Amino acid sequence: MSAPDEFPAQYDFATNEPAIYARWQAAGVFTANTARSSRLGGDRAPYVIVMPPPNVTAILHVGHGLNGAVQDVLMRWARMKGQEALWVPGTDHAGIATQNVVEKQLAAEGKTREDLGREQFVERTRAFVAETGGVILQQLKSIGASADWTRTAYTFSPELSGAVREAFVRLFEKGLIYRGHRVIHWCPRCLTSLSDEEAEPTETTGALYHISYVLQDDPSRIITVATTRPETMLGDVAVAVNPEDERYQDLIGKNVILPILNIPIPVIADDYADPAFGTGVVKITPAHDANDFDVGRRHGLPTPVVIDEHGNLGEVMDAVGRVPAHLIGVERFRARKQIVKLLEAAGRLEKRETHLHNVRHCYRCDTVVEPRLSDQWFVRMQSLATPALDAVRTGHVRILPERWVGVYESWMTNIRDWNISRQIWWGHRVPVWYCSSCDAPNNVIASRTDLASCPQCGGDVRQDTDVLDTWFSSGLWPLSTLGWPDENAPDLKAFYPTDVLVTAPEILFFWVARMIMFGFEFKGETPFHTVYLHGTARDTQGRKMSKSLGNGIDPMDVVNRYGADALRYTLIAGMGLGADVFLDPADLDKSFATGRNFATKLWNIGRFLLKNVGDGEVTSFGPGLALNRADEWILDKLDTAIRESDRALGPLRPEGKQWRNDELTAGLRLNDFAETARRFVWNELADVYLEAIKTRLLTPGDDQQVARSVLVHVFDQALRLLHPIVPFVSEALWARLPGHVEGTFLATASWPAARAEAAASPRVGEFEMLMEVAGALRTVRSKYNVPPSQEIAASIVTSAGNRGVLTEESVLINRLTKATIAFVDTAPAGDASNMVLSGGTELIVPLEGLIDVRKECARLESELKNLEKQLTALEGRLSNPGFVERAPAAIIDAERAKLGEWSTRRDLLRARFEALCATG
RNA sequence: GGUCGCGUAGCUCAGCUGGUUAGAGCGCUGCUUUCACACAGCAGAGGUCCACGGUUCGAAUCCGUGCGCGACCA
Repeated sequence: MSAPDEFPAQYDFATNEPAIYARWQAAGVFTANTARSSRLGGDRAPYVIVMPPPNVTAILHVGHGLNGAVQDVLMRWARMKGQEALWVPGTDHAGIATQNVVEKQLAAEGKTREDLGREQFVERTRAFVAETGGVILQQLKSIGASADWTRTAYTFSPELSGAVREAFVRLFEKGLIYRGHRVIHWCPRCLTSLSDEEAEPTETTGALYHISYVLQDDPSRIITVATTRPETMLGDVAVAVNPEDERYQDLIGKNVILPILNIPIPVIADDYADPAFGTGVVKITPAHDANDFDVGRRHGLPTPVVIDEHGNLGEVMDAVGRVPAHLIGVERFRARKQIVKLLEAAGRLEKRETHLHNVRHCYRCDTVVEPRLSDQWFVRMQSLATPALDAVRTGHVRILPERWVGVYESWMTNIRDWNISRQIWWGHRVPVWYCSSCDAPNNVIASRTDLASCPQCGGDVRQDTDVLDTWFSSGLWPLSTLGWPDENAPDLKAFYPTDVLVTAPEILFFWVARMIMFGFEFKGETPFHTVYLHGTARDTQGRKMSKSLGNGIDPMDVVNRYGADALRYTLIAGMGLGADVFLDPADLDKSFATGRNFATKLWNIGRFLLKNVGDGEVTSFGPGLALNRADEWILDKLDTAIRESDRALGPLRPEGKQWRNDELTAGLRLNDFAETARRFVWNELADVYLEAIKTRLLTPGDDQQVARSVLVHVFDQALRLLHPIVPFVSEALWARLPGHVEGTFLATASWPAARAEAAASPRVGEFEMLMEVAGALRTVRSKYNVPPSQEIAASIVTSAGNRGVLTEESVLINRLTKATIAFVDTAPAGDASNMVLSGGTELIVPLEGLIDVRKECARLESELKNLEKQLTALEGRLSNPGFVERAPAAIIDAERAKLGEWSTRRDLLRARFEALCATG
């Protein structure tokens, strides 16, 4: 017997979790071995997940916790399934985000990045990251993440930076990267361009200003133009109408007068103008609107720039005479007000109405983004998108939940070129050098190595000052973390392509789509066969948890209070495929009760069980044990739980390279898995089986040995099933199982297998019958408040077979219900509680003095009524010729069987009701 | 505006290819501090499956419309 302090009543997760984690690490349980991968001649199929790299300066929030928990469940499951499991962890240098953090620090010191200069600023950021970065990886360990930390990667490491250069140069050489003069999203605070995805639309109530323009030839003719950004009118070069629009046919080719500046601009015809929107006339500002830019280019219009990089008005480029002197240098939103005043004064502001529209904000600092004409690097997406789109359409990659497939397809088919240059300092610098001597286009050289002079003429070169979008490097993540571009890298050979990519739907385009595109472009193969998009953590009002709203939950708080297992179980069990998880940040006790209760319960089950099994030798489980009904029953339930778990988790990978249609949505139902495992260990193993075998466990003899053997076996299997969800407490208990071999881990134990499917032993059904009898007896006790100490005597009318079973199990029945049973041929008269069970078994409990006849009659009557209602419906169905002719035979048989069963029960109930309640 | 999703017990949600007396957790009610666990056990209450219409022998499940939410893309 274990000493009491070795098996405390309360599970001490606070000391257990870190200790267990340390043991796993010391044993190298999470370290993958290339030689064992079947792709390199080993005997294990690889199962690989690359972790979405959190920002290097990030600290763990629930979203990360959820993401990590999902991946860890899959990793641990695959590892136990005998796969060579590799979970690659790492962080992202997060260009704009990290630069902003350091800039804030500088601001606190009264400095700007310009004060330091580029080199020093980058150095300082590097030091900052080295010192404080990667905290989140440590936090992931405390939630149990079984990642291979020996392979921890970083997007800005020398190795991964090399991959970035290689990718850039290859795309450049193929002509897929080009320098473009375009209107892009510009953040006037970060002073950088942003991709379409980084400029996030936010619904905002603004104003729609209706401005009247007069015709140059005929001042009496007025047309109205609506805009939400009147300050951009200084850069207007035309107004456009739809060529089909009958209202304005006569104006096309004529000029209107641009108010304030009082210069003539042409009326042009372009499909872009939507006749149904507003007045059907749209102003064209090519330098400050992406659509207008396209219109301008189609019509050969100039592109005056009237807003500078800081968002202030000015005659920035090709705009001489376009900004009134008193507006030069004025900030854009103040300028907007002043322009509106000028319009009012000139009588040109027709009206102003409130308007709900989307305003794009910088995803890093939330400043309103300004569309701005500038030179940027772009990736031509069309040819990259084609194989990535096909891969999803043909089932080489599946996206779960399925509804995201459509979103993915529409994005990929309407894909626009990707602006990859950022005017910041923290990131991979664009590997392009400009030669001061060579002629264009030869003066632009992309290079894998730094250039000191021009390789063509030996002349002076200077490197492009832009850095690459962070997502360019993270798009290479599955490749670069495994050693690409070295095609002979063992990790690349052993582990690429990977298996599942687990992330949030928000970054489907930012990241997932680009990884798929790069996977095909650089390796000719998809980086993973499954994209699993999980939900978002929200508060009770449905708001996304975020730092800025202050409604987040710190997973470390949860770990400290209830343990990592409680956190994981709650998240996994509470999250349907792709569904959001709702938690109350103000009530952690309630939010995490599910997981906390479960972890405690599991511990207690283990404690009771192991204490009772004791230290003596346990007969090893196998054929030949003289199993009794309870044993057969729990083994049957175990098989069911294993099968259901396997079905919920699904196949590890497609059989070939493509998912079959019927497997396209199979598996990854982690909540179903959690529920199945919970039901088995709690409701079936603990509530029923343990209660049923307590006496056997305490009574020395052969049967005790059988019970111990089955119990240990079943609990061992249960711990294996549960391990992916609650790794710590399961590992702690597993180590205490009799016969545990020091140095072996549940984390690498084999996944349970159900016994071959066979006709269930009749003893399983017999056990269920006797549990039904016990349940009925308990119901009677509870209904009539029979004191726990008082024995009751019941009469039963039942088949000979059931009599035999109940006689054999009378000790168990008595232990569970404090009842003794007498068999009778017909129900005795007198005040009694009456129940009819499956198969027409009648249970009569005479309770002279205790039973309230009126109450019993009311109960019988309501049961009878309910049953009659069901029977009417059932009879209706069976007498419907349509049903009998067209429904499948199996369904009809089942309905007929039900009819027989229910009719018997109704007849018996009615008889009892009349005997007891008939008032004469 | 386009595309998509959601509306099932007081709350949060399962219910996959139509056939269940519609489920779980939390909460609630009663009994029990019985020697694993009160973060528990036993027994319960609680649902016109948003509304209307349709397909079908049969609909929470499929289709349409409406109402109410939400997401993504414009």
